[in-house]
Amino acid sequence: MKTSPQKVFQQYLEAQGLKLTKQRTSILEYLLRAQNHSTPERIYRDLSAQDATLGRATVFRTLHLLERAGFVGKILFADGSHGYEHKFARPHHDHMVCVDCKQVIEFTNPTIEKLQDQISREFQFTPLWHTHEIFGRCRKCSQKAVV
Amino acid sequence: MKTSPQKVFQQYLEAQGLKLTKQRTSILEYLLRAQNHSTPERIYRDLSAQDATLGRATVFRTLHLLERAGFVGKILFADGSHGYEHKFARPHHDHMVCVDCKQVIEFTNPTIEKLQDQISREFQFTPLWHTHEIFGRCRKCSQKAVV
DNA sequence: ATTGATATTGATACTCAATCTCAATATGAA
DNA sequence: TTCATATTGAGATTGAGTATCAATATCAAT
Repeated sequence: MKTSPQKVFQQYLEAQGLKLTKQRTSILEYLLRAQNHSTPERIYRDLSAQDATLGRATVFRTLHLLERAGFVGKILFADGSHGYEHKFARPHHDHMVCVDCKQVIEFTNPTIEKLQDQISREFQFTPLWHTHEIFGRCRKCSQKAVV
Repeated sequence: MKTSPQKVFQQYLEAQGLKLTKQRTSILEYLLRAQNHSTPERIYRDLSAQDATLGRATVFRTLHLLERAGFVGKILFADGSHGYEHKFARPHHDHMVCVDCKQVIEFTNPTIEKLQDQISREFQFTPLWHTHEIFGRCRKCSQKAVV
């Protein structure tokens, strides 16, 4: 039983009564092969270089669709803007973002996750998702920043 | 020795060679008395009702100034927009945001804070600030949401 | 109190991401 | 192949936030 992201996406669309289009596929595949975090504008620029008829609105619509479905997540940048990353076969993780070189380091901490659940329970709050980002300087930029 | 927020702000401005203006004062005081989290637009609307000459740009400029100075912090909302809260005489805290009623619940957890520092140290990352927000449904909205 | 260097302000124009509209098109079940 | 309808793209529009710059306010020095 082979469950590629494409397959999973297709099944999701079907279950929702939505249609699989080449635009949706191409945006999904862009995200799957992207190494760094992709902004909507960047995705639009890169993909419309291939297919000049691709519309900006479709990129935003598809990103929202993928986000609602839980297939992609947002990442915040230090300047307040944001990008997306796919979540196929990737365990949950949070981010450390370097304010100088913009590098994003991923981290996971099961204890923090547990504590979050515990806190939520205390408040009878039903957690749906969270963002946890530490902004600062990565090792290299910390060294450079010494005045 | 009395150190009101106003005094602290004044001293900060002086130290930076900046000037204390009535606009800056009035925006600071708005934030101090605000119960809920204030958006730039809301601040602008409310304050310009009093002083019709107040400019939108000044609100943004002052918020940035206050943020740089560490006197106010951002809070993210579930829709991606954000507001501000002052940090005078308030210990650090993080947020749980209800996606339905938009209520913001504050929480603090020293263990999480410690773990964050520990993780940063592991990566030789110098943390400057962080955002940690849990989105979900508050007690009341969880009950309502049962289908 | 007056002066004067300069930080600040507000009106306005502008930018740019994101959304809306809607006619044309693509999808997929029958 | 047909057809109901989900989707798309072009372009207009919105709206938050920024840049510009002449007019003004601040405050330290007189």
